[in-house]
Amino acid sequence: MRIIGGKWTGSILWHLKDGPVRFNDLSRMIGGASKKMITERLRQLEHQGLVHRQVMDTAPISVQYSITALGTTALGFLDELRKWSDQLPPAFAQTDTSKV
Amino acid sequence: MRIIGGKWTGSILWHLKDGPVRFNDLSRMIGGASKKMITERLRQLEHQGLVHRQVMDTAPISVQYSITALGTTALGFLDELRKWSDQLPPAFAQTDTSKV
DNA sequence: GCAACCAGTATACTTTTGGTAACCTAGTTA
DNA sequence: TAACTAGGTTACCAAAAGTATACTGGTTGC
Repeated sequence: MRIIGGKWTGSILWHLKDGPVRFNDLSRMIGGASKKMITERLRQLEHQGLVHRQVMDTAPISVQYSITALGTTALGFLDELRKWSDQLPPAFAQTDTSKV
Repeated sequence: MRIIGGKWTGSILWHLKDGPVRFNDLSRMIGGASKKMITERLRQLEHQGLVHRQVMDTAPISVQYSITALGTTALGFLDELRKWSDQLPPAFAQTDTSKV
């Protein structure tokens, strides 16, 4: 839970799934999460080996984040969880999926 | 995450898996969780249909909690998650598994 | 009558998590 | 030289989650 249960963890992994993304792009893609949150989650995910961080020595220095094999399995997991939660009784219908 | 991410959710479902358990028994089985938490989680799980609550009109009133089919699928899920987390790099070895 | 057990509630508190806003450094374009 | 971009950091704040402890009201057995 601590690994994949963070508020923006799912979004981050999701946006990385199709290839590396730079920090600010990711930040824009997600929108609603502050840079601080993105940084925190990325650091955590990097530390856990779900995400890889690579500094590119381009002119204005840029940092690429990519999902690792382990991260992909985690994403699959989150997807299963989402599917599972979809078949829950309507009494538990969710209007806010940000935490899922 | 909101459904199964509560701190004691896993323990509760786990202890219910072999048949109905009464409130205080459950509380003792888990140990470390306050009655307030047990109550909160049980109410939430009941509301979500993972757990069934039945008041028995025995002499000293007793209440039985049992896991539903849906609850069993959730438990399977948590178990897969646990197995997955076991194969994470040792850098992420956890000394405290209470939240997992 | 009194303690002990049942299934909780209530109250107060601490910890953890998430969030805002402002700022920083270094390079870059106008 | 002012403003902008990238990739953050710092300080501070609010809300959610969890902990600790005490209390209720009914029931039984001693």
